[in-house]
Amino acid sequence: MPSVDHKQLKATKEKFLVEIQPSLLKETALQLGIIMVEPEFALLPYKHPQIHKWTSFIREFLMINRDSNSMSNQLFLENSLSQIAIFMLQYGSGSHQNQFPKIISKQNINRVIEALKDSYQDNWTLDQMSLVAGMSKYQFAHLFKEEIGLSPYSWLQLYRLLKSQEQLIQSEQSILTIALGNGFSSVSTYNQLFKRIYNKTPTEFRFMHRP
DNA sequence: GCAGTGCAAACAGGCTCCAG
DNA sequence: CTGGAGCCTGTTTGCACTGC
Repeated sequence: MPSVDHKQLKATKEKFLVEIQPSLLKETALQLGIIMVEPEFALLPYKHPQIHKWTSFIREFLMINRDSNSMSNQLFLENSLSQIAIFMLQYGSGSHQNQFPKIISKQNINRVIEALKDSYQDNWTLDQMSLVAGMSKYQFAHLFKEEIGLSPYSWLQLYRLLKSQEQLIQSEQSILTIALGNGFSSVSTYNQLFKRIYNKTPTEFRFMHRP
């Protein structure tokens, strides 16, 4: 059951909700040797094809077997949750990584993503991105959102944030230096985005994730 | 009928300034 | 360093249009 009551979290005929206990995620992360502290995921909606496929499979399995004995379904679900935890740690963007998870997408979208990764510190606009993709900015914005589940600008901001995390944890540079060095035009913008995505300030994040 | 394209309104979020 | 307020710009997205 969802821990918060929200319209978008309600299960319907078209969608269902999977809630993973943080302890399971932490345990999985430890077993994978990813990190020593509890992983924090970016608080924004995006989709990854592998996670999507797997959750669809679980849903299908449960639909087909809804009349069979509940123990087999329960066992299936318990095992599936561990696998989803692995997927989340591997493909979900958050405090445990500094790269946006790899997504196999259409060639022109991949081209833009690679260009953004190469120069994420630059001041990109939608027009420039669409130029790289070789299509109109409206067409590009629609396609990008459809493929990645995030709008182009949101993707870029999230990528900048992921890159900045490493410096927060491993260096003594000031928040201002890190913000400007990662393509944010002001420390205020950086702080606001950080708070929105992780629900904490960069300083708090730095403190919590220091080894 | 459908896919591709572009417009325009709504909205998110970036910027500046300032105070604590 | 952080966060709030107010303003403004650029992004997002629903929808209409066009051509096949």
